[in-house]
Amino acid sequence: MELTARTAAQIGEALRRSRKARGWTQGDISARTNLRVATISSLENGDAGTKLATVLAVMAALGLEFRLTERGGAAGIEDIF
Amino acid sequence: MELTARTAAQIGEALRRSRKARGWTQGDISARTNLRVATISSLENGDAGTKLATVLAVMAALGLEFRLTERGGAAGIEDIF
DNA sequence: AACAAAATTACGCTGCAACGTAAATTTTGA
DNA sequence: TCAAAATTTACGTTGCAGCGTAATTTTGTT
Repeated sequence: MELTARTAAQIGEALRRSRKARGWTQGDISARTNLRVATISSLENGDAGTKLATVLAVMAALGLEFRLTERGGAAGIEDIF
Repeated sequence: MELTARTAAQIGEALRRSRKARGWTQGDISARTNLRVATISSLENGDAGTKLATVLAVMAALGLEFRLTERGGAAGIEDIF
């Protein structure tokens, strides 16, 4: 399970894995958050334009929370956005 | 230093503390991210409408990264959004 | 292969983030 | 105390997320 995330793509992937680990579909998340399935899809696919409220709602549905920590290694240029 | 964040307000507060711990102003973050000072202000004040890209850019500037973890205690109703 | 479930994409619409610029307000340090 | 610095707020503009709805494509089973 991927825990660390510096990019929207990594966050999306982590959310997708967490969802599947629970055996849920995007429709299940949609029902629990009142967000459209298309929105969940977009988020899981790493859209950095996603609103923070959307990310937090999905995380709440999955029973997850954020932890802000110091970066370990150096970030690649591709990790800035 | 607050590490755990379930809400935009908690994320904003964590970013503000991290910034001040480095002795930086919002203007410093602005210069490093090309985001407007007003945008940084809005984020630090807990605007859940902030885009994920904005949060990630500020976190990169501060040398921070996210970690997605299972929620520990029960969330208050006010923590859902 | 074939069918069903799930995920992605599309289109028009509404709302709002972030922009440039700048003013108002709050905080800070001499 | 009080000006400088920092933060917040304002206003018109632009771009796009997320909505409703629905079609299309992909994935998973038999």
